[in-house]
Amino acid sequence: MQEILGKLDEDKRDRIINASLEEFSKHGYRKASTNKIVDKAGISKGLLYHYFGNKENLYEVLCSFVVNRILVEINRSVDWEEPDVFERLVQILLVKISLTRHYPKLYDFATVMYAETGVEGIKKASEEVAPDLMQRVNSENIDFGRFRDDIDPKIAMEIIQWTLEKYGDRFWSQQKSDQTLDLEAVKAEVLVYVDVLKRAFYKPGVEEA
Amino acid sequence: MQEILGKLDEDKRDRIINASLEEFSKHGYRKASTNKIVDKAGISKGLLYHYFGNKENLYEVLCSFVVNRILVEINRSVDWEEPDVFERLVQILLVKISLTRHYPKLYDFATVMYAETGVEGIKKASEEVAPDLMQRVNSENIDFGRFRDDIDPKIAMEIIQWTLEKYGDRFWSQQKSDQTLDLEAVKAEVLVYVDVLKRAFYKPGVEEA
DNA sequence: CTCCTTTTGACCAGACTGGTCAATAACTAC
DNA sequence: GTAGTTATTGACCAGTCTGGTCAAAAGGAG
Repeated sequence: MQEILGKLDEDKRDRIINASLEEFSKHGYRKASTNKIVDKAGISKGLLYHYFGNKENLYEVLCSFVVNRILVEINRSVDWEEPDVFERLVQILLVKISLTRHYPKLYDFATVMYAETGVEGIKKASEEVAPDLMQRVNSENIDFGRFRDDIDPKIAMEIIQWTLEKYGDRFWSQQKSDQTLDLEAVKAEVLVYVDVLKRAFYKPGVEEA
Repeated sequence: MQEILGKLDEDKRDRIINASLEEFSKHGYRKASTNKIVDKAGISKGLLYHYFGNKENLYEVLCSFVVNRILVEINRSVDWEEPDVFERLVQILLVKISLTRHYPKLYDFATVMYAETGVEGIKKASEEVAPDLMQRVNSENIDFGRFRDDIDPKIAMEIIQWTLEKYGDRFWSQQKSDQTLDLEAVKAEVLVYVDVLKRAFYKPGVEEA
C-alpha cells in the first residue's frame, strides 16, 4: 500500500497528500472531489489515477499514512519516564502542533477518518492502536500523588486535557498559513495555563519540582 | 422577513427550520442542497420556493431566526445580579442545552453562520450584538475577589469556560436523538467539574457561598 | 359555481462527478 | 542514434445532482 507513496518524489508526494487531506477533511469521503484534489496538488487527473487507481484506494493509503505518522511521532517524542502529568500532556500537544507544520490538515483528517463509517477496516485499525496508546500516554509512570488530597485526579486530568485541547484549537484557528512555527513560543504560551493549573491542583510546594 | 415563518403552521415551520439548520450546518451555504431540505422536511420543492423565493433568502431568514432565538433565551434566563462566575457560566451552558431541545442543530448552524463570509450583513449583525452580550455575560456584576490571590482571574475564567464548553461538546455527542432531556441531571453532572474548579481556584472558605 | 391560497412534482439547463484512454513527453539502456 | 519503459497530460464520457420554474391539481371560503 504505502509503496505507492514511496515511488513519488517528495515534493509532489506532499502536495498530493496535503491536497487530499484538506479535501477529505473538509467534505468527508463521499463529497470530496478528486478534481479539486488534482487542481490543488498541481497535477493532472490521469496521474492521480495512474498512481492510486481509484478514489477509495487513495483514501485508504491516506488513512494508513496518517495513522502511521502520528504513532511514529508520538513514540519518538514522548518521554515515558516523565512522572509529571503536565509535562506529559504538553509533550503530546507539542507533537500535534509540530506534525501540523508539514501536514496542516493531518488532525482534521484523522477526526473525519475516525467518524466516517463508510470505508470499513480503517476505523477498526485506528481504534485498535490509538486508544491503547492514549491510555498509556496519560497513565504510565504518572505520579498522581502530586494532586491535592481534596482534588479528584480523574476530574482534574480531564480539565487539564480539555484546557490543552482548547488552547490547541485556538492556536490553530489563529495560525496563518504563511507563518513559521516557533515551538518555543508556543511552549511559553502554554506554560501560562499550565502554571495556573499546577498551582490550583497540586499540593503546595510540589509545583516547583 | 420573519413574517414568512409566521404564516406557516407550527409543525411544518419547525420541520423546515430543523431540516434547513441541519443541511446548512452540515455542508455550509454553497454545498447545502435544497432538495435534501425538502425531503427531510417532508414538503415539496415548490412549496419551499413559494414561501422563501430562493436559497439565499431561506438562509437569511434562518440567520435572523437563530440570532433572535439565542438572544431572547439568554436575556430570559440569565440572572444579571448573580456575582458568582460559576453560576453565571453554568446558566449559559444550560440555556444552550435547553435550546437544543427544540432545535438540535441551532448552535452548529450558528457556528457555520459565523464562519461563512459568503452572505454579507448577517455576519455583521451577529457580531454587533453577540460579542457585547457575551462580554456582559462574563463580567457584569461578577465578583472576581473570590479567586485566590495567586491565581490570575483572566486565565482561570478561560479555563472554566473551556471546561464547560468541552463538557457541552461531550454531552451533545453522547445525546441520542430520541432521548428526553433532563436538565436537572445535566446540572448535577456539571456540578462535579464546577466543584473541583471552585476548590482549586477560589479562596478557602468562599466555595460554600 | 368562482376566487384564492396551498401544494405538488415533472422538468430544465447547467455544473460537477469519478473514471478512462489515446497521445505525448521524458528517461533509460544499448 | 533507436527501442522500450515510465510519467504525465487533458479532452472526453455517462451519470448524478444542482437551484429554480411552472402548469396543474387540491382544498377551502363565500
